[in-house]
Amino acid sequence: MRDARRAPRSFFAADAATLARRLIGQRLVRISSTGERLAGTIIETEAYLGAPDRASHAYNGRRTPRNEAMYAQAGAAYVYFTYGMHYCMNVVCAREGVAQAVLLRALEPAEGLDAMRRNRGDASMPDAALCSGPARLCRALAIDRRENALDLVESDSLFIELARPRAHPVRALVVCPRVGIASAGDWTMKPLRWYLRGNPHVSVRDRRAEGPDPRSVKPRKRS
DNA sequence: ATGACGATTTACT
DNA sequence: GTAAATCGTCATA
Repeated sequence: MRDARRAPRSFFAADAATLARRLIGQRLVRISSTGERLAGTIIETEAYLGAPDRASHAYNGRRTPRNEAMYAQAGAAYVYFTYGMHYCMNVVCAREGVAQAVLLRALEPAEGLDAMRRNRGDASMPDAALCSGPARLCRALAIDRRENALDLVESDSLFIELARPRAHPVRALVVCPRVGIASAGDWTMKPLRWYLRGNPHVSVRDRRAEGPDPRSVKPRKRS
């Protein structure tokens, strides 16, 4: 076998909400042109549900050259260009022809941090700024339109490695509304974002979903 | 052919 | 907190 830890097709063949949760704690691995490993633990994801989802690029069945990769088989990458300067990466899921995908919003850097700093253009950038945002992580791992439609199950340069089970406690998972989709109507507030509570690499914290800060809760007398 | 708009980031007040 | 950067994409004409 090529690599026992690599996520197989079956890992990706799920609905977007399931895969978004399943990806938390797994490792995104990028092999650079010089063969170096750049990798980080996925700590923040968002699910996009395709045709019914007003915030999805495939809303209402929209199918164009840009979002074509969303309709590919599970395990494909969907990388899109936005705001005239940024790339964002999704992991395509569900089955071929069904446009569901999971946006990777933040990683905790684990391997090749110096190469990431180089890619980000700042040799002294703190770890916590390296991959905390969908466009930041793409820049850090040198992911752009060339990786669009790449098959993460077969690629030798970009793939997911599975961590051991129970790498993090279930209570560490925060579920909250997605960010940057203010005009998506009913879909704006749906709980389709997941991240690891307390992880300093999260791009945007949701205080409301996290609940009261334990440090600010006054001790209560036992009865 | 044209115009409005980003699944964001950064710098600045 | 607010605003600028910057251009591919898509809907409309």
